[in-house]
Amino acid sequence: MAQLDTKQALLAEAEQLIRTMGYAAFSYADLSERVGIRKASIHHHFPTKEALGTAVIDSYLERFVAELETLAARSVGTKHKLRAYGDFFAASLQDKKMPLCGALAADAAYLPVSMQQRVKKFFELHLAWLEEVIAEGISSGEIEGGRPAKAYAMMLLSVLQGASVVAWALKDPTIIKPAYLQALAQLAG
Amino acid sequence: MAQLDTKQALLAEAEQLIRTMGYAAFSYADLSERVGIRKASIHHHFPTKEALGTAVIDSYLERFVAELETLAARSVGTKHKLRAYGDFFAASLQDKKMPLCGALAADAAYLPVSMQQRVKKFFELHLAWLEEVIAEGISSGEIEGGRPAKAYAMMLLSVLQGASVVAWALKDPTIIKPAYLQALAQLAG
DNA sequence: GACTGTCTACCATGTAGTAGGTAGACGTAG
DNA sequence: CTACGTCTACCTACTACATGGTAGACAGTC
Repeated sequence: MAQLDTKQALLAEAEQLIRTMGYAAFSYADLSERVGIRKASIHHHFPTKEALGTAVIDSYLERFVAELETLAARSVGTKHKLRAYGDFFAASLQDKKMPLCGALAADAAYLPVSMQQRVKKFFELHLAWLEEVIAEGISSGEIEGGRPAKAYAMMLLSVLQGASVVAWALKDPTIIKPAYLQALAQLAG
Repeated sequence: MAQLDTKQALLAEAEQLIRTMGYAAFSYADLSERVGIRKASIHHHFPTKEALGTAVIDSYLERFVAELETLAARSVGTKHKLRAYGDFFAASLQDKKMPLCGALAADAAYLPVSMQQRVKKFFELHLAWLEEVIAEGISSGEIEGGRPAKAYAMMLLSVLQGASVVAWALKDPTIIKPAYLQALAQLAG
């Protein structure tokens, strides 16, 4: 039990640190202080910083995959799904954080390859999900399909990521949702 | 002459490094290697990393301000201005970089306040410019004004920033322009 | 002769990571 | 029931190296 708790705590705190300071800037010392175990003990759970980093992304990715599946299954209607997607994303940034993969992308050239690949996978996954949902909406006639679903997907993902960046810099998380809804309005056929 | 050249070289290389690895990850050692002077000599031009950091933002900001002014003056028509804005922005990311302030925003909690303020200023400046141009287009009837200019401005800035992040992670800079044009299509009254 | 730009040589601190040990939990064999 | 070996989670104490930054010398230029 202790093991699982500590490991989860390490993952959670590391994610928090990465999403506010970036991967390069956070250190085992920071982490040790917050979790309340010694620096060396962290190595027992995650032998290297890279291992910790990939584990953080994996857990984040897992959470998103689960949510995307639930969302696709539960919600009815393309517009409703897309709105719920935005809500979920925005909720994950509530308390003044960056989206994990946005934060990581900035340090990309410094990241170990294993982490770069996961970040890439994260975005590909989101684009694929959005594209599918939108394509569904187009073929069902619920939304207007003047352009390929891919184009809309890319726009929506970009607006969410970008709004997070701007919101974080301006210290005003309330601007994210309206920006997304504005972009979404384009699909209201 | 030597001084100016070296100083400019330092600024340029530092910008490049920040835009690929982030502020926290780049070091005086990296910089010294690229510019070809010793680490200690960098301190002659920029006494601290913070001073270098703020100088990099200032020079970046200056360039953008100049371009925004030219753009506002030279181009005719709101749509043309907005398209030119996107072109300029996209051009600055051509060779696989992040936009400077996007890269910096990710490390925000780690940055000295002086840098945070400048990043904030950068985004405010862009939002103000976009808002003004759009408002102009609305009042002249060139574009549709169903929503306040502010909302469109935020969407356009977000989409550019976000597309840069995604492009950088996917290592495909060609996706930026279409994403922006897609968002822009909403203003085509 | 002062100033500028660079150098070598250094420093204190922080970094990820290692070595080796300890205290307790757990199962198993006598 | 107890004694033994093993495993887990953590510790203290350390290493090697990178970090931003400093001191002071030296050559060239105005």
